[in-house]
Amino acid sequence: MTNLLKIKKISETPFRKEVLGIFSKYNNAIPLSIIEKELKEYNRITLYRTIKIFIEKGIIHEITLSGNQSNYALCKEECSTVAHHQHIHFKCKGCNKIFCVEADKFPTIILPGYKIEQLEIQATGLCKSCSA
Amino acid sequence: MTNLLKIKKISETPFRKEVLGIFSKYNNAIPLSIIEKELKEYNRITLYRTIKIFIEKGIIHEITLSGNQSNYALCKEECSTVAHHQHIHFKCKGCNKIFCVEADKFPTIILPGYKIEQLEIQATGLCKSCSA
DNA sequence: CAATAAATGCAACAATGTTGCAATAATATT
DNA sequence: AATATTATTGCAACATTGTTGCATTTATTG
Repeated sequence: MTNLLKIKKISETPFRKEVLGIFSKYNNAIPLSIIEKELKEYNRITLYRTIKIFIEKGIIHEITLSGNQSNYALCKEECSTVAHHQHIHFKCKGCNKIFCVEADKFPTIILPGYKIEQLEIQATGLCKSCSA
Repeated sequence: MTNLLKIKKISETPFRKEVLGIFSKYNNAIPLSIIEKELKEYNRITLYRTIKIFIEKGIIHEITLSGNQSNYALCKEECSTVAHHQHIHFKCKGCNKIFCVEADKFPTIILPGYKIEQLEIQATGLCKSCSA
């Protein structure tokens, strides 16, 4: 976390550090609107560009669920190297938060005739806190 | 198909019939831009409202994949009744089309602590024509 | 600490989506 | 079949979201 920017070889600016700090404060994926609320003052354009470069560098990933604005979450280390996003995007109907959850066994799907290279699974239901 | 609008209890207007005709012409999901190209002349606002009501009535469903504009596809009959979208959204890297594909066995996923109510699976790879 | 390279912020614009309201068209009623 | 009722359409105007060029400022390199 500390030197993620350095590791990814992009300049360490105060703004980027602040945005990164917001991401690491949450354990769920967050939309732009939350980042904007957390930032005391900010420039819209710089934020767009920051999000864009974070995605390009594999620092965060975008999660788009039907009917929701895009959400963003920090990538796990494996993200950049091997299989990207071998986790499930879970949207809780209780708290409306979106989580990245590791599945003990990620399913394999066979579609006759189709050659599947990558799977992305999105689930809705109740998260740990909300189902307790 | 013929009287889908009547079945769903919304007015049968020429515009809606035309849009519905476009959907049934394609066997893959299509974005707004394609619908716009197919319509000789149209009103932007009416199109938005048409898409909206089609979704509400379960005539079409929206497919949002990361990095893509929204795509829309006709719902199967089961859609409106039992489980919604028990199929896979497949994006072909060859032709860039998005297909709704029925899987012979739809996977079950278990996330300890989480209560999963619905699954949405998105795959990327090569479709039948492009892998042949 | 200077030279270089990159990021920021402004202005201006482009694309996308929404709302109220009057005109028009579709459906229901007699 | 003609009218009453209800729903849809299209316009104007606006709101939101995202993009680009360019000068200024800031971070990194040596």
